[in-house]
Amino acid sequence: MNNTEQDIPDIVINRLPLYVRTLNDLKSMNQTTISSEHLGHLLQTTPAQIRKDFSHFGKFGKQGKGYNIDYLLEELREILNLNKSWNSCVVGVGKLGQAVINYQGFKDEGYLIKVAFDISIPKTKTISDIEIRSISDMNQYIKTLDIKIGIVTVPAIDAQGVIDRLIQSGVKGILNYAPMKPIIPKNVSCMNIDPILSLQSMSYYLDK
Amino acid sequence: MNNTEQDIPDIVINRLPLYVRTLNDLKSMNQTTISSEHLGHLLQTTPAQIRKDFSHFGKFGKQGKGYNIDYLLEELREILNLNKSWNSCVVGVGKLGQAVINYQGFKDEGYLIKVAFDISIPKTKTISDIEIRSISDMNQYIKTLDIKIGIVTVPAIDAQGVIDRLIQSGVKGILNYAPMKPIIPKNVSCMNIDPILSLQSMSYYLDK
DNA sequence: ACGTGTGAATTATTTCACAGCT
DNA sequence: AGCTGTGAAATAATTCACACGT
Repeated sequence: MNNTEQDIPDIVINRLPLYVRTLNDLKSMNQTTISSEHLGHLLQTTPAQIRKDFSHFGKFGKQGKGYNIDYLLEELREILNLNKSWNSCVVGVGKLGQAVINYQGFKDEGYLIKVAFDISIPKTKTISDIEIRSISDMNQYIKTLDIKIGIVTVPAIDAQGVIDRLIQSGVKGILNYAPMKPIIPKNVSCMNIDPILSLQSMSYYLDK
Repeated sequence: MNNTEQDIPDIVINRLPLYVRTLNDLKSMNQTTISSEHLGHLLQTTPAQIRKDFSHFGKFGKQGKGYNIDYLLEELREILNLNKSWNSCVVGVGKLGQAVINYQGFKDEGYLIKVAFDISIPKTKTISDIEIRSISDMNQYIKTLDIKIGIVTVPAIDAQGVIDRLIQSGVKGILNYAPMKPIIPKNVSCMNIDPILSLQSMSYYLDK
Protein backbone atom coordinates (compact mmCIF):
# COMPACT_ATOMS: atom_id res chain seq x y z
CA MET A 1 0.00 0.00 0.00
CA ASN A 2 2.76 2.40 0.80
CA ASN A 3 6.46 2.21 1.46
CA THR A 4 6.82 4.60 4.35
CA GLU A 5 7.76 3.04 7.67
CA GLN A 6 4.59 1.99 9.43
CA ASP A 7 4.02 -0.75 11.91
CA ILE A 8 4.41 -3.91 9.91
CA PRO A 9 3.10 -7.02 11.69
CA ASP A 10 5.83 -9.16 13.27
CA ILE A 11 4.45 -12.16 11.47
CA VAL A 12 5.24 -10.52 8.14
CA ILE A 13 8.76 -9.56 9.23
CA ASN A 14 9.40 -13.13 10.33
CA ARG A 15 8.62 -14.43 6.84
CA LEU A 16 10.96 -12.09 5.00
CA PRO A 17 14.18 -13.98 5.84
CA LEU A 18 12.63 -17.12 4.36
CA TYR A 19 12.01 -15.26 1.12
CA VAL A 20 15.58 -13.99 1.16
CA ARG A 21 16.95 -17.49 1.61
CA THR A 22 14.88 -18.96 -1.22
CA LEU A 23 15.70 -16.09 -3.55
CA ASN A 24 19.38 -16.63 -2.80
CA ASP A 25 19.00 -20.28 -3.73
CA LEU A 26 17.29 -19.36 -6.99
CA LYS A 27 19.94 -16.77 -7.76
CA SER A 28 22.72 -19.30 -7.24
CA MET A 29 20.91 -21.47 -9.78
CA ASN A 30 21.13 -18.58 -12.24
CA GLN A 31 17.41 -17.92 -12.28
CA THR A 32 16.72 -14.23 -12.86
CA THR A 33 12.98 -13.90 -12.43
CA ILE A 34 10.17 -15.51 -10.40
CA SER A 35 6.40 -15.21 -9.93
CA SER A 36 4.60 -15.20 -6.59
CA GLU A 37 2.99 -18.43 -7.77
CA HIS A 38 6.30 -20.22 -8.16
CA LEU A 39 7.86 -18.73 -5.02
CA GLY A 40 4.78 -19.75 -3.06
CA HIS A 41 5.13 -23.26 -4.38
CA LEU A 42 8.75 -23.44 -3.22
CA LEU A 43 7.88 -22.10 0.23
CA GLN A 44 4.64 -24.02 0.71
CA THR A 45 2.60 -20.86 0.98
CA THR A 46 0.12 -18.95 -1.18
CA PRO A 47 0.95 -16.45 -3.92
CA ALA A 48 -1.50 -14.02 -2.31
CA GLN A 49 0.38 -14.06 0.96
CA ILE A 50 3.66 -13.32 -0.73
CA ARG A 51 2.24 -10.42 -2.72
CA LYS A 52 0.50 -9.04 0.36
CA ASP A 53 3.69 -9.32 2.41
CA PHE A 54 5.69 -7.41 -0.18
CA SER A 55 2.95 -4.81 -0.57
CA HIS A 56 3.70 -3.54 2.94
CA PHE A 57 7.00 -2.19 1.66
CA GLY A 58 6.46 -1.18 -1.95
CA LYS A 59 5.94 -2.49 -5.45
CA PHE A 60 8.74 -4.82 -6.38
CA GLY A 61 7.19 -6.77 -9.23
CA LYS A 62 6.26 -6.22 -12.84
CA GLN A 63 2.78 -7.14 -14.03
CA GLY A 64 2.85 -10.06 -16.42
CA LYS A 65 6.53 -10.66 -15.62
CA GLY A 66 6.89 -11.43 -11.90
CA TYR A 67 9.81 -10.33 -9.77
CA ASN A 68 13.40 -9.69 -10.78
CA ILE A 69 15.31 -11.82 -8.31
CA ASP A 70 18.36 -9.56 -7.96
CA TYR A 71 16.22 -6.49 -7.42
CA LEU A 72 13.79 -8.13 -5.01
CA LEU A 73 16.66 -9.62 -3.01
CA GLU A 74 18.34 -6.25 -2.72
CA GLU A 75 15.13 -4.60 -1.55
CA LEU A 76 14.42 -7.29 1.04
CA ARG A 77 18.01 -7.20 2.30
CA GLU A 78 17.72 -3.45 2.68
CA ILE A 79 14.41 -3.71 4.55
CA LEU A 80 15.85 -6.29 6.95
CA ASN A 81 19.15 -4.40 7.39
CA LEU A 82 21.11 -7.36 6.08
CA ASN A 83 23.56 -5.21 4.15
CA LYS A 84 25.41 -4.11 7.22
CA SER A 85 27.22 -6.44 9.56
CA TRP A 86 26.37 -6.65 13.24
CA ASN A 87 28.89 -7.03 16.03
CA SER A 88 27.87 -9.71 18.48
CA CYS A 89 29.07 -11.46 21.61
CA VAL A 90 28.44 -14.83 23.17
CA VAL A 91 27.80 -15.11 26.90
CA GLY A 92 28.44 -18.56 28.35
CA VAL A 93 31.24 -20.72 26.99
CA GLY A 94 30.01 -24.18 27.93
CA LYS A 95 29.44 -26.81 25.27
CA LEU A 96 26.59 -24.91 23.67
CA GLY A 97 28.46 -21.61 23.67
CA GLN A 98 31.46 -23.30 22.10
CA ALA A 99 29.29 -24.83 19.40
CA VAL A 100 27.84 -21.38 18.67
CA ILE A 101 31.30 -19.82 18.50
CA ASN A 102 32.60 -22.56 16.22
CA TYR A 103 29.61 -22.33 13.88
CA GLN A 104 30.63 -20.37 10.80
CA GLY A 105 27.07 -19.63 9.69
CA PHE A 106 26.75 -16.48 11.77
CA LYS A 107 29.82 -14.88 10.24
CA ASP A 108 28.69 -15.86 6.73
CA GLU A 109 25.48 -13.88 7.25
CA GLY A 110 27.18 -10.82 8.73
CA TYR A 111 26.75 -11.55 12.44
CA LEU A 112 30.30 -11.17 13.70
CA ILE A 113 31.13 -12.68 17.07
CA LYS A 114 33.74 -10.29 18.44
CA VAL A 115 34.21 -11.61 21.98
CA ALA A 116 32.83 -14.21 24.38
CA PHE A 117 32.21 -13.95 28.10
CA ASP A 118 32.12 -16.46 30.92
CA ILE A 119 32.17 -16.32 34.71
CA SER A 120 35.28 -18.45 34.86
CA ILE A 121 37.97 -17.96 32.23
CA PRO A 122 38.96 -21.43 30.97
CA LYS A 123 42.58 -22.53 30.44
CA THR A 124 42.28 -21.95 26.72
CA LYS A 125 41.52 -18.27 26.49
CA THR A 126 40.45 -18.46 22.86
CA ILE A 127 37.99 -20.48 20.75
CA SER A 128 38.14 -20.19 16.97
CA ASP A 129 40.19 -17.00 17.48
CA ILE A 130 37.49 -15.48 19.71
CA GLU A 131 38.85 -14.28 23.04
CA ILE A 132 37.07 -15.28 26.22
CA ARG A 133 36.74 -12.54 28.82
CA SER A 134 35.28 -12.30 32.27
CA ILE A 135 31.63 -11.34 32.54
CA SER A 136 32.71 -8.59 34.89
CA ASP A 137 34.35 -6.82 31.93
CA MET A 138 31.24 -7.10 29.77
CA ASN A 139 30.11 -3.48 29.91
CA GLN A 140 33.50 -2.20 28.81
CA TYR A 141 33.96 -4.60 25.87
CA ILE A 142 30.42 -4.17 24.58
CA LYS A 143 30.86 -0.42 24.44
CA THR A 144 34.37 -0.45 23.00
CA LEU A 145 33.61 -3.06 20.35
CA ASP A 146 30.19 -1.51 19.50
CA ILE A 147 28.38 -4.78 20.09
CA LYS A 148 24.68 -4.70 19.26
CA ILE A 149 23.67 -8.37 19.65
CA GLY A 150 24.14 -10.68 22.64
CA ILE A 151 23.92 -14.44 22.15
CA VAL A 152 23.04 -16.01 25.50
CA THR A 153 24.19 -19.58 26.15
CA VAL A 154 24.25 -19.67 29.95
CA PRO A 155 22.08 -21.91 32.16
CA ALA A 156 18.44 -20.82 32.51
CA ILE A 157 18.93 -19.74 36.10
CA ASP A 158 21.59 -17.21 35.10
CA ALA A 159 19.99 -15.99 31.89
CA GLN A 160 17.84 -13.11 33.13
CA GLY A 161 20.77 -11.57 35.00
CA VAL A 162 23.03 -11.87 31.96
CA ILE A 163 20.38 -10.42 29.69
CA ASP A 164 19.73 -7.47 32.01
CA ARG A 165 23.43 -6.79 32.00
CA LEU A 166 23.75 -7.04 28.23
CA ILE A 167 20.91 -4.57 27.78
CA GLN A 168 22.34 -2.22 30.37
CA SER A 169 25.61 -2.30 28.43
CA GLY A 170 23.83 -1.17 25.28
CA VAL A 171 22.97 -4.35 23.39
CA LYS A 172 19.83 -3.96 21.24
CA GLY A 173 19.12 -7.58 20.37
CA ILE A 174 19.21 -10.85 22.29
CA LEU A 175 19.42 -14.31 20.80
CA ASN A 176 18.50 -16.43 23.81
CA TYR A 177 19.37 -20.14 23.89
CA ALA A 178 18.53 -20.52 27.60
CA PRO A 179 15.32 -22.45 28.24
CA MET A 180 13.37 -19.58 29.75
CA LYS A 181 11.38 -16.56 28.57
CA PRO A 182 13.24 -13.41 29.54
CA ILE A 183 11.68 -10.10 30.45
CA ILE A 184 12.86 -7.53 27.95
CA PRO A 185 12.23 -3.76 27.57
CA LYS A 186 10.26 -2.68 24.51
CA ASN A 187 13.22 -1.04 22.78
CA VAL A 188 15.19 -4.29 22.72
CA SER A 189 14.48 -7.24 20.44
CA CYS A 190 14.68 -10.84 21.63
CA MET A 191 14.43 -14.18 19.87
CA ASN A 192 14.38 -17.47 21.75
CA ILE A 193 15.89 -20.72 20.51
CA ASP A 194 14.25 -23.44 22.57
CA PRO A 195 14.35 -26.97 21.19
CA ILE A 196 12.67 -28.46 24.27
CA LEU A 197 9.58 -26.31 23.75
CA SER A 198 9.55 -27.38 20.11
CA LEU A 199 9.76 -31.05 21.03
CA GLN A 200 7.04 -30.69 23.63
CA SER A 201 4.71 -29.06 21.10
CA MET A 202 5.62 -31.83 18.67
CA SER A 203 4.73 -34.52 21.19
CA TYR A 204 1.10 -33.40 21.03
CA TYR A 205 0.93 -34.41 17.39
CA LEU A 206 2.99 -37.60 17.72
CA ASP A 207 0.33 -39.65 19.44
CA LYS A 208 -2.62 -38.92 17.16
CA MET B 1 -15.91 -25.52 25.50
CA ASN B 2 -15.52 -29.25 25.34
CA ASN B 3 -12.78 -31.72 26.03
CA THR B 4 -13.13 -34.12 23.10
CA GLU B 5 -10.28 -34.11 20.63
CA GLN B 6 -11.02 -31.47 18.02
CA ASP B 7 -8.69 -29.46 15.88
CA ILE B 8 -6.96 -27.18 18.30
CA PRO B 9 -5.05 -24.32 16.64
CA ASP B 10 -1.30 -24.90 16.41
CA ILE B 11 -0.74 -21.54 18.03
CA VAL B 12 -2.51 -22.78 21.16
CA ILE B 13 -0.54 -26.04 21.25
CA ASN B 14 2.68 -24.08 20.94
CA ARG B 15 1.88 -22.11 24.08
CA LEU B 16 1.14 -25.11 26.28
CA PRO B 17 4.79 -26.09 26.88
CA LEU B 18 5.43 -22.57 28.17
CA TYR B 19 2.64 -22.99 30.70
CA VAL B 20 4.08 -26.36 31.72
CA ARG B 21 7.51 -24.87 32.26
CA THR B 22 6.24 -21.98 34.37
CA LEU B 23 3.99 -24.24 36.42
CA ASN B 24 6.98 -26.50 37.08
CA ASP B 25 8.92 -23.49 38.32
CA LEU B 26 6.08 -22.51 40.62
CA LYS B 27 5.75 -26.06 41.88
CA SER B 28 9.43 -26.22 42.71
CA MET B 29 8.90 -23.07 44.74
CA ASN B 30 6.21 -24.92 46.69
CA GLN B 31 3.36 -22.84 45.36
CA THR B 32 0.17 -24.90 45.12
CA THR B 33 -2.30 -22.65 43.40
CA ILE B 34 -2.30 -19.87 40.78
CA SER B 35 -4.76 -17.60 39.00
CA SER B 36 -4.78 -16.83 35.28
CA GLU B 37 -4.02 -13.26 36.28
CA HIS B 38 -0.79 -14.18 38.03
CA LEU B 39 0.26 -16.78 35.46
CA GLY B 40 -0.35 -14.23 32.72
CA HIS B 41 1.83 -11.77 34.54
CA LEU B 42 4.68 -14.29 34.74
CA LEU B 43 4.38 -15.16 31.06
CA GLN B 44 3.79 -11.64 29.78
CA THR B 45 0.42 -12.53 28.34
CA THR B 46 -3.23 -11.89 29.23
CA PRO B 47 -5.35 -13.85 31.71
CA ALA B 48 -8.04 -14.14 29.03
CA GLN B 49 -5.69 -15.87 26.65
CA ILE B 50 -4.66 -18.40 29.26
CA ARG B 51 -8.24 -19.21 30.19
CA LYS B 52 -9.24 -19.45 26.54
CA ASP B 53 -6.30 -21.72 25.78
CA PHE B 54 -7.22 -24.09 28.58
CA SER B 55 -10.89 -24.02 27.64
CA HIS B 56 -10.08 -25.95 24.46
CA PHE B 57 -9.33 -28.98 26.61
CA GLY B 58 -11.59 -28.80 29.63
CA LYS B 59 -12.25 -27.02 32.90
CA PHE B 60 -9.17 -27.13 35.05
CA GLY B 61 -9.79 -24.25 37.44
CA LYS B 62 -12.02 -23.47 40.38
CA GLN B 63 -14.03 -20.25 40.40
CA GLY B 64 -12.80 -17.88 43.03
CA LYS B 65 -9.75 -20.07 43.64
CA GLY B 66 -7.72 -20.32 40.45
CA TYR B 67 -5.87 -23.42 39.34
CA ASN B 68 -4.34 -26.17 41.44
CA ILE B 69 -0.81 -26.33 40.09
CA ASP B 70 -0.29 -30.09 40.50
CA TYR B 71 -3.58 -30.90 38.84
CA LEU B 72 -3.19 -28.42 35.99
CA LEU B 73 0.35 -29.61 35.33
CA GLU B 74 -0.76 -33.21 35.17
CA GLU B 75 -3.57 -32.36 32.76
CA LEU B 76 -1.28 -30.34 30.47
CA ARG B 77 1.38 -33.03 30.52
CA GLU B 78 -1.23 -35.58 29.55
CA ILE B 79 -2.54 -33.39 26.71
CA LEU B 80 0.97 -32.91 25.35
CA ASN B 81 1.94 -36.57 25.80
CA LEU B 82 4.79 -35.59 28.10
CA ASN B 83 4.24 -38.52 30.44
CA LYS B 84 5.74 -41.02 28.06
CA SER B 85 9.30 -40.93 26.84
CA TRP B 86 10.15 -40.72 23.17
CA ASN B 87 12.98 -42.58 21.50
CA SER B 88 15.00 -40.33 19.25
CA CYS B 89 18.03 -40.34 17.00
CA VAL B 90 20.47 -37.71 15.80
CA VAL B 91 21.52 -37.60 12.16
CA GLY B 92 24.79 -35.78 11.50
CA VAL B 93 27.60 -35.96 14.04
CA GLY B 94 29.50 -32.76 13.24
CA LYS B 95 30.02 -30.11 15.89
CA LEU B 96 26.33 -29.29 16.14
CA GLY B 97 25.30 -32.94 16.30
CA GLN B 98 27.85 -33.56 19.03
CA ALA B 99 26.57 -30.61 21.03
CA VAL B 100 23.03 -31.98 20.72
CA ILE B 101 24.13 -35.44 21.84
CA ASN B 102 26.06 -34.02 24.79
CA TYR B 103 23.19 -31.81 25.90
CA GLN B 104 21.45 -33.49 28.84
CA GLY B 105 18.27 -31.42 28.57
CA PHE B 106 16.64 -33.73 26.05
CA LYS B 107 16.98 -36.77 28.31
CA ASP B 108 15.72 -34.80 31.31
CA GLU B 109 12.49 -34.10 29.44
CA GLY B 110 12.00 -37.65 28.22
CA TYR B 111 13.48 -37.37 24.74
CA LEU B 112 15.94 -40.26 24.72
CA ILE B 113 18.65 -40.21 22.09
CA LYS B 114 19.17 -43.90 21.38
CA VAL B 115 21.58 -43.77 18.44
CA ALA B 116 23.28 -41.32 16.10
CA PHE B 117 23.98 -41.62 12.40
CA ASP B 118 26.60 -40.16 10.11
CA ILE B 119 27.84 -40.83 6.57
CA SER B 120 31.36 -41.45 7.82
CA ILE B 121 31.86 -43.27 11.10
CA PRO B 122 34.42 -41.25 13.11
CA LYS B 123 37.33 -42.86 14.99
CA THR B 124 35.48 -42.56 18.27
CA LYS B 125 32.40 -44.66 17.69
CA THR B 126 30.60 -43.27 20.73
CA ILE B 127 29.66 -39.84 22.13
CA SER B 128 28.27 -39.62 25.67
CA ASP B 129 27.58 -43.38 25.43
CA ILE B 130 25.56 -42.92 22.22
CA GLU B 131 26.75 -45.21 19.42
CA ILE B 132 27.36 -43.72 16.01
CA ARG B 133 26.18 -45.83 13.09
CA SER B 134 26.25 -45.49 9.34
CA ILE B 135 23.33 -43.72 7.71
CA SER B 136 22.98 -46.78 5.50
CA ASP B 137 21.80 -48.75 8.55
CA MET B 138 19.25 -46.11 9.55
CA ASN B 139 16.09 -47.94 8.52
CA GLN B 140 17.03 -51.02 10.50
CA TYR B 141 17.96 -49.19 13.74
CA ILE B 142 14.92 -46.91 13.68
CA LYS B 143 12.60 -49.87 13.42
CA THR B 144 14.41 -52.04 15.96
CA LEU B 145 14.78 -49.27 18.53
CA ASP B 146 11.23 -47.92 17.94
CA ILE B 147 12.50 -44.43 17.22
CA LYS B 148 9.78 -41.82 16.70
CA ILE B 149 11.78 -38.57 16.51
CA GLY B 150 14.68 -37.66 14.24
CA ILE B 151 16.95 -34.75 15.13
CA VAL B 152 18.59 -33.50 11.95
CA THR B 153 21.99 -31.83 12.24
CA VAL B 154 23.39 -32.35 8.75
CA PRO B 155 24.29 -29.57 6.27
CA ALA B 156 21.31 -27.93 4.55
CA ILE B 157 22.13 -29.53 1.24
CA ASP B 158 21.77 -33.03 2.71
CA ALA B 159 18.82 -32.36 4.98
CA GLN B 160 15.87 -33.11 2.68
CA GLY B 161 17.35 -36.48 1.73
CA VAL B 162 17.98 -37.39 5.36
CA ILE B 163 14.48 -36.28 6.37
CA ASP B 164 12.85 -38.29 3.56
CA ARG B 165 14.77 -41.30 4.73
CA LEU B 166 13.85 -40.81 8.40
CA ILE B 167 10.18 -40.57 7.48
CA GLN B 168 10.38 -43.60 5.24
CA SER B 169 11.87 -45.50 8.18
CA GLY B 170 8.86 -44.64 10.33
CA VAL B 171 9.86 -41.51 12.24
CA LYS B 172 6.83 -39.33 13.09
CA GLY B 173 8.55 -36.12 14.19
CA ILE B 174 11.51 -34.13 12.89
CA LEU B 175 13.50 -31.56 14.82
CA ASN B 176 15.37 -29.85 12.04
CA TYR B 177 18.50 -27.81 12.76
CA ALA B 178 19.48 -27.49 9.09
CA PRO B 179 18.94 -23.99 7.67
CA MET B 180 16.24 -24.95 5.18
CA LYS B 181 12.49 -25.56 5.18
CA PRO B 182 11.88 -29.23 4.45
CA ILE B 183 8.91 -30.67 2.60
CA ILE B 184 7.06 -32.97 4.99
CA PRO B 185 3.97 -35.18 4.58
CA LYS B 186 0.90 -34.19 6.59
CA ASN B 187 1.10 -37.11 9.00
CA VAL B 188 4.58 -36.12 10.17
CA SER B 189 5.35 -33.21 12.46
CA CYS B 190 8.36 -30.93 11.94
CA MET B 191 9.88 -28.12 13.96
CA ASN B 192 12.72 -25.99 12.68
CA ILE B 193 15.50 -24.52 14.79
CA ASP B 194 16.99 -21.76 12.71
CA PRO B 195 18.98 -19.08 14.53
CA ILE B 196 19.98 -17.30 11.31
CA LEU B 197 16.34 -16.66 10.41
CA SER B 198 15.81 -15.36 13.95
CA LEU B 199 18.76 -13.01 13.69
CA GLN B 200 17.64 -11.78 10.29
CA SER B 201 14.17 -10.97 11.59
CA MET B 202 15.81 -9.28 14.57
CA SER B 203 17.95 -7.11 12.32
CA TYR B 204 14.79 -5.40 11.05
CA TYR B 205 14.13 -4.03 14.52
CA LEU B 206 17.74 -3.21 15.37
CA ASP B 207 18.02 -0.19 13.17
CA LYS B 208 14.86 1.61 14.17
C1' DA C 1 -15.50 -11.11 46.87
C1' DC C 2 -12.81 -13.74 43.76
C1' DG C 3 -11.72 -15.71 39.56
C1' DT C 4 -13.17 -19.15 36.07
C1' DG C 5 -15.35 -20.31 31.62
C1' DT C 6 -17.38 -18.58 27.64
C1' DG C 7 -20.40 -16.25 24.23
C1' DA C 8 -19.92 -11.85 21.88
C1' DA C 9 -17.12 -8.11 20.10
C1' DT C 10 -12.95 -6.74 18.40
C1' DT C 11 -8.79 -6.99 16.06
C1' DA C 12 -5.47 -9.47 13.15
C1' DT C 13 -4.35 -12.30 9.30
C1' DT C 14 -5.30 -14.72 5.22
C1' DT C 15 -7.55 -15.41 1.00
C1' DC C 16 -10.36 -13.89 -2.85
C1' DA C 17 -10.99 -11.81 -7.08
C1' DC C 18 -10.17 -8.56 -10.37
C1' DA C 19 -8.66 -3.94 -12.47
C1' DG C 20 -4.82 -2.59 -14.73
C1' DC C 21 -0.05 -2.69 -16.46
C1' DT C 22 3.48 -4.96 -19.60
C1' DA D 1 -1.85 -13.71 -21.94
C1' DG D 2 0.28 -13.35 -17.67
C1' DC D 3 0.92 -11.70 -13.21
C1' DT D 4 1.09 -7.85 -9.91
C1' DG D 5 -1.01 -4.94 -6.32
C1' DT D 6 -4.88 -4.23 -3.59
C1' DG D 7 -9.56 -3.31 -1.82
C1' DA D 8 -13.10 -6.35 -0.09
C1' DA D 9 -14.50 -10.72 2.02
C1' DA D 10 -13.56 -14.48 4.81
C1' DT D 11 -11.34 -16.66 8.47
C1' DA D 12 -8.60 -16.80 12.70
C1' DA D 13 -7.03 -15.12 17.07
C1' DT D 14 -7.44 -12.16 20.88
C1' DT D 15 -9.81 -9.53 24.18
C1' DC D 16 -13.95 -8.08 26.54
C1' DA D 17 -17.24 -8.51 29.93
C1' DC D 18 -20.15 -10.90 32.77
C1' DA D 19 -23.02 -14.95 34.55
C1' DC D 20 -22.12 -18.20 37.70
C1' DG D 21 -19.95 -21.32 41.08
C1' DT D 22 -17.10 -21.50 45.43
